[in-house]
Amino acid sequence: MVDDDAKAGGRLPRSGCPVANALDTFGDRWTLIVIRDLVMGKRRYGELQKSPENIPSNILADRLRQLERLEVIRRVPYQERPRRYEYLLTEKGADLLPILQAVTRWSGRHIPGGWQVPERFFALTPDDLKRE
Amino acid sequence: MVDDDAKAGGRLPRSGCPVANALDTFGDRWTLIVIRDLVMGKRRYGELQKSPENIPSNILADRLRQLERLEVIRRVPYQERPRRYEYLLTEKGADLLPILQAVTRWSGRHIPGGWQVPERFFALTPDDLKRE
DNA sequence: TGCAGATACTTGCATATTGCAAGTTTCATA
DNA sequence: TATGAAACTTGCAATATGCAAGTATCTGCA
Repeated sequence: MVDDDAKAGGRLPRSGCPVANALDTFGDRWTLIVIRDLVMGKRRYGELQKSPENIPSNILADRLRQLERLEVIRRVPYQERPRRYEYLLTEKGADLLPILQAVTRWSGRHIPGGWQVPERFFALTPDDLKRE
Repeated sequence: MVDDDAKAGGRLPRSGCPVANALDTFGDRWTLIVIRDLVMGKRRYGELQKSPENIPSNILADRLRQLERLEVIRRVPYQERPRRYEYLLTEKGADLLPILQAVTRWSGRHIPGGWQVPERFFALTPDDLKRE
């Protein structure tokens, strides 16, 4: 099993450095991929699982747990019988948008062969994600 | 031994997504810590090892290798007899600054207890790091 | 009644990565 | 010849990742 108290959170802070603290939240191979998908409007487990990167199911479940614990996302029911949940960004989560934008810009400039990202992505603000 | 072709690079791209591509470069617990220190002016192995986060020596060596391979840093000799090297950011590396700034801002806003970062850090530009 | 299909996860296990502590190499200097 | 500095390397235990398959809870339809 993936340790409940692991990688993307949970460890005692390594230092007071803001960069180090942030890495304890999303410093791994998958967390920002999940955030990216939530930013792009996905909400359900099944949708998140369908990314082109093919995140393993157990890792996805683990990361959603961490992110909920760290209050980056909220897990809210969208139906009863059977009870099912969807995942929404909190304000803390929506505020990760500028990081995704900076990462995307860097990648666009320095890593060839990446997808072309529409200019309106860079025009988005965290507030745009906080509706509903 | 830490696999030469691992985590911070080397894997076949998971997708064409710029975010995913970037994570294949620095999506782990340590790489951005090393970049942070280089941005802050450190250059030598010994200096990089002295961070408050206490990066394990083998991980540091591995990350420096990856970053050099990915052309984020350059390894240049600073003395002969015995030959010793220091590490400098390339343009690709210096351009990571906006990401560090965004990360630092997010952390400052959402993770309590982090160090106070001087305002002039946010005023830095990649060009400031490209001297020499 | 009962069986297929959705959806959201969980489990087991092999492989890969991390982290710790100690060791190696190459000189310079005393 | 001995000590020290700097930059790594090595061995190995502890963790995390990735894959494939399994479970749980219903709905809808025969």
